Amino acid sequence: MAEQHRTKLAVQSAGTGPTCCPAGLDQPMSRAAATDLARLFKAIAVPARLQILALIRSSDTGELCACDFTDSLGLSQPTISHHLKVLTDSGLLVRRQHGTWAHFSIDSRRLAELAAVVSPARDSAEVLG
Amino acid sequence: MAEQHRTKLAVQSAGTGPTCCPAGLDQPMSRAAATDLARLFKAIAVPARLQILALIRSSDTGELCACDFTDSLGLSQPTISHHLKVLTDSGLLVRRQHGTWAHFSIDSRRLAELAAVVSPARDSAEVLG
DNA sequence: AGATGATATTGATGAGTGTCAATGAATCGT
DNA sequence: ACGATTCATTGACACTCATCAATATCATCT
Repeated sequence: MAEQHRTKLAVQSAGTGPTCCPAGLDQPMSRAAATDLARLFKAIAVPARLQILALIRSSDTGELCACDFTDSLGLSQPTISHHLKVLTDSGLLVRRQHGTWAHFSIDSRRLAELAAVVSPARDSAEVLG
Repeated sequence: MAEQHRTKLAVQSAGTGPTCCPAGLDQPMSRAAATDLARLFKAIAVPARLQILALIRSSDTGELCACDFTDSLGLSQPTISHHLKVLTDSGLLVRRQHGTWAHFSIDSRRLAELAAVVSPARDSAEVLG
């Protein structure tokens, strides 16, 4: 009769808290925590935004003016402005106003949160292919 | 006349190759490379899919049956099937057929590729806030 | 062969969003 | 004060996609 194995799973017991410090993939994840994390991943899951991060990080000072992206990425100024706002709102970019110019740098801590989530298992048995 | 600073930027000189092994954020990124990377990030930038990964990784054997997710995540069977397909197509999940059942496990190498991209700068000067 | 159960596919729908043109708001230099 | 420049906002449009109901496919058991 088809065995019905059903591995024990507990999603609700996952940290349903206000999603401080994403818990990583090593334990079940509540829908709320997953939604917050997904929002952060969505922020970088866009070609233009990945290019923005790469440009900032590969720059000398780790900080770039908004006008730089408009020229480099071949996108309109409003579009760049939109992407910078999304990245800033998500906490991945830090905005520094200097007169008319706006300079953006990466918040490495926030980026490290993402890295921690997708990094290899911390203590469990290795599940390498 | 408004200074025209324009930091030197070279997007086209970025590895425009077939995107083997994402290069990380430490160098400018071509649109093609960014598109491929974004596709991979999009695969995990969905709450249900993050929950799927977390459930697999937190399981004993590192492998779960498709039926397990249907119950745990409160989503319809076709929806789960769809998410599993997306994750498998992206290379993040490995599918093992066993009779009628399909078991899914995580390809840690593929996941590590993502971690490498968002991990802290490897050699450049620290840009911590 | 027929019934049952697991998974995949199809079609439809609604929400979200990347992009641009046009416009507005704020700042700087003369 | 005026013009020029930088950046943000608005409105519109096309496209993607998460989700479900219905259906199909495939394997297993009697």
